[in-house]
Amino acid sequence: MAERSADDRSRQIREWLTNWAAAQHEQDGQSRTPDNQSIWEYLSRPPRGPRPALTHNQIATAAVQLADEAGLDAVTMRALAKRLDVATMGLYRYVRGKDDIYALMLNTAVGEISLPDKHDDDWRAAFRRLAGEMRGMYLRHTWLPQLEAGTFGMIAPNSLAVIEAGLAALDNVGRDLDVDEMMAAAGAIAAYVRGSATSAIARQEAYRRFGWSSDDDMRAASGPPLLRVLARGDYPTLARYIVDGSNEDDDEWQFSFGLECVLGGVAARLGI
Amino acid sequence: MAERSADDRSRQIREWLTNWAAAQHEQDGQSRTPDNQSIWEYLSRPPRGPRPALTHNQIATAAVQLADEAGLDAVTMRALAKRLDVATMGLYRYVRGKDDIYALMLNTAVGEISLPDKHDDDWRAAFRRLAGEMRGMYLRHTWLPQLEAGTFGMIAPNSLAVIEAGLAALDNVGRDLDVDEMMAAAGAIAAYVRGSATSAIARQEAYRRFGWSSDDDMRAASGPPLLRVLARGDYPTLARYIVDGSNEDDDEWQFSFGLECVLGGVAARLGI
DNA sequence: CCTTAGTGCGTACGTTGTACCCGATTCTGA
DNA sequence: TCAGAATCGGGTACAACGTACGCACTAAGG
Repeated sequence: MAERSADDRSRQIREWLTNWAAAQHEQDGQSRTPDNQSIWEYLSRPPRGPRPALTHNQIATAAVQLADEAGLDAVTMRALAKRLDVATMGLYRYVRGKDDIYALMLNTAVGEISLPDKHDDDWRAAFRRLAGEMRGMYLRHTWLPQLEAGTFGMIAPNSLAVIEAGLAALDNVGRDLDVDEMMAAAGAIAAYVRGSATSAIARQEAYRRFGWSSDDDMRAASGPPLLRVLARGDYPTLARYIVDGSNEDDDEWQFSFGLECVLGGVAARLGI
Repeated sequence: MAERSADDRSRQIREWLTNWAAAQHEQDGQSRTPDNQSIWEYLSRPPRGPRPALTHNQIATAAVQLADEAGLDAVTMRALAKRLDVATMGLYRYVRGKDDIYALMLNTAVGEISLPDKHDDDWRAAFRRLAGEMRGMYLRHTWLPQLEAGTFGMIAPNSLAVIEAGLAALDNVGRDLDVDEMMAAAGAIAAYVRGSATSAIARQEAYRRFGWSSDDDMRAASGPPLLRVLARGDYPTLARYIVDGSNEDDDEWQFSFGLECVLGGVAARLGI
């Protein structure tokens, strides 16, 4: 893969930087290319024609509210337009399609993550706070995993600040770390948080869908079919957990347990 | 949450077991209730009327193939029926709706995970193998995260064997562990694997969508807009990674790095 | 034999995303 | 000041989706 040396890449990036600066200057006051790759280039428009009735922020907020209330499937162009009091097709003045709506929603959700102004003294404390913020975001917006998976992990502008916060926490440990190891470690923590939150959401949504309010309700409803399988004796350890487990419905405890495992493993691996 | 004692729960589970056994006996040869909760109760049918033209296995395999070739959105009832050479509505003789198709697909994918017959001597080796199998499943079927998120983590029968394999590996460490900690540890590892695989898929799909074949292509395409942000100096650590990083496109390395972190952290936390 | 549960198939409906056209509005260049 | 261009909000129309429903037929049980 990486056939070019780090020097080559560094040189090319400097080249891009100057190219970009030149392009930026030349594009000043000109019309934009009609086929921008992302919606973020559209956010500011030339002040020609009537004043737009909406802002992208209003659209994003309304879409997030819709999804929070009734799930991601409830976010249709028609429902969104109705909530914003515009015609359905009027939305297409602001976005090029539904994917742009998804992008706006993701950016808004990620933007809710509050990042500390200054670095923590302890990198673990920084990650605990960051992980808690991310987990809170997922639990507030249970449609997020579905959206991220459906859009194949698009990166919103606000995501950059979160990534930077993770890397910066690892950059603050006193000794110099390899950048690749830093990114891999931060990525591993993020992967755990996302996977764990997704599991918690899945359980929570399953409970809501079936009208269960506690773990015992779940057992009462899915018990017999599940036990039919367990009774065959093929899954002895799982059966023991279901019978003897006592923290099965404590998502918070499971999350913290796993997070401490990951943090401890990172510490040992990086020698920090 | 857990207001009932472990004894209460254990007693209730024994009660369910006997109830289920009684119900099973009585249901023998009778018609099933029309509103079964899951499709798995439908898999075997009474041999009345003409022989069905399809099996659930054929439906599941065809749906998986469709998704592998053209993405989850390509799995429509019409396309699936055409591939199976039946009328569109004919599928509804086998499933109650599209959710059942998704359930069959998930079960088929999870069924591809090969579990070792005997326990490994080293629990870490067992998890490495299991994690590799799961990762392979995700990379073969890049639509899986989308499906799991969309169905809010439904559990397929084949999933039970995978969960059991994880728990069994931790049950084989010589000393007796708390079942809750075992489940939390296995869940943390699984969460990491899923999150990591989802990230890898996202990157891979983004590359495919934009026609990039290497990391340098990505840089060339998204470089300028990205650098416009990085040039503002708000994300110094991220900028350093992009300039100096050399393992950015090595998903396999990142995955192994994170997995070893998690395994090491679990080992330290559980004292094994 | 007839009854009946199960079969494959086709039509039709409501909902979705969105392409396209319209007249009205407002800033800009002459 | 005043055309012209660019952009606005609104509405109609269409293809594709999931699926409710009804039809004629087949094969096993009494």
